[in-house]
Amino acid sequence: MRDAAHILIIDDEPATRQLLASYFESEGYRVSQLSDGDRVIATTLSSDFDLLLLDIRLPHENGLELTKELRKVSDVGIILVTAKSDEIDRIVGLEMGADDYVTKPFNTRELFARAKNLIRRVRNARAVEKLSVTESIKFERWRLDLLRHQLYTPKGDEVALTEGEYKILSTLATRSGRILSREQLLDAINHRSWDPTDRTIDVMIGKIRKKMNDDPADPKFIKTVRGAGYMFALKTKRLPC
Amino acid sequence: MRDAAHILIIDDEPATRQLLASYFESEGYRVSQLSDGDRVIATTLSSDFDLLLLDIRLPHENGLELTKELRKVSDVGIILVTAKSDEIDRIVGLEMGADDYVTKPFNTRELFARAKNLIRRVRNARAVEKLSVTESIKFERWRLDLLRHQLYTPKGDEVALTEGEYKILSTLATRSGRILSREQLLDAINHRSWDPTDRTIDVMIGKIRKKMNDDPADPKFIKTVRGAGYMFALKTKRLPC
DNA sequence: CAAATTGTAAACAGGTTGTAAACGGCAAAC
DNA sequence: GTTTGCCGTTTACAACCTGTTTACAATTTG
Repeated sequence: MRDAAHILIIDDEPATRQLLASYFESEGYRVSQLSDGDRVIATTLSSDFDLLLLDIRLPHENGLELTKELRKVSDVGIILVTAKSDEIDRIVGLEMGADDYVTKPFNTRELFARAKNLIRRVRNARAVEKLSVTESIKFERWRLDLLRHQLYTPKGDEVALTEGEYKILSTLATRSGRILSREQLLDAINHRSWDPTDRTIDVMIGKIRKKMNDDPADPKFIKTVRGAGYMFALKTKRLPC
Repeated sequence: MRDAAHILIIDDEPATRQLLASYFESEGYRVSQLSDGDRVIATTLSSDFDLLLLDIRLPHENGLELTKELRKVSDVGIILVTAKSDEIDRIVGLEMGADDYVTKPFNTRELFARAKNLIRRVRNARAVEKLSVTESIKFERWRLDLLRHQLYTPKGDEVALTEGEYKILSTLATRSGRILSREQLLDAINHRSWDPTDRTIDVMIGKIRKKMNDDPADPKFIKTVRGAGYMFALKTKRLPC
């Protein structure tokens, strides 16, 4: 592994936390700790953690809720730390998007093996994602500001996009000329899995087109590729920071 | 993407195999089965499975060895199917690169949740990988853009292909010089099984030829191999990104 | 020549997309 | 605590497209 993987442990019991931390530190991982869920999302986003070990029972916050929120904004690996008795919660946790769980007492060999595999998948996914440090993207005379999450018309007027609309547009525009499936788009913005009845992406594409005055029957910006997905059709120019 | 995730179940007990298969089929997954490990690696590499459910105890082969070998050559998701008593093997399995294990009897909700999360990660990783291999294929002065799913004439004009036509053409062109049966072509584009009365492929080949101005009596591009299938006849050149 | 295979026009049916409207969870405002 | 507004999601349906089937002519094989 290039540099050591970075793990965040969230648990209110100092004993458990310390135990986990020393396990992983002795294996050469970088470990950070938090005692409750308040700042988890902010912390996760600001540093690049590979893996979260999250106690399902936190004093103030609910570990399950936290999992759901995290999965919306991050592809970090999530392993829930649970008691033997929490079976239902464990399953709900998986359904919320956690990748795995461990029950106390830990079998360290198993925990390491699971952590290692998960970190491999997370890192692999990120290696590709992390290609560009771009400030904004221009196409024709439009500009999409990636820092402000803001779209400007050729005249310079702001176009009010919701966060979801922005994410779809930026995902498409940064990969212009490539077809992205509904599944990829949903995963890119939401880290949610897709099933064939899910029309969310179609509806949101429609809203973006309307805001950009793009004719769905002959779109300039976002082309529909029947049976495959959507594609940003214009040439784009990246303006680096 | 568009189509259901594809799962391969490897287990020597028909009962277990069938049980798992019917679980996943009822959730809308595509399921294939193998009764022992002999051809697992070849099968995995030839079709694009998202997930393997692999019995750790196979008659001839060893599930753990298989896991190790598979992980060397494929990023497919691997879930081991184990007995309650196999604790050591389970852990070794994880260390060999399996992503997870389930013990009989299965908790179906948990199994589905785990499978779904794992499939999401596998598919996402692949979607990006796939795009970075080849950008387009050239033959004579024609060009088939694999990112845009778009064919260009020697003059540079776009040829409007439907998604199905594109898939047939790209399948043939990426395997130029090889005969592909109607069955293979149908499976490649549609994941549908073929019976001898099915004329879909013939009709679509006809449409492609017409769009490319290829004379069916003496085709330059797609040759008919009577009694066998079709073959892309020209030399192709792959252009990487 | 008979039987099997392929080419293809035309009709068909089911799938895919666009979109308005209703819904529901969540957070800010009151 | 309740209300309000926002926004992503689901639902429903119309319009459209495309893969599939059908039918028959042309061609090849034995």
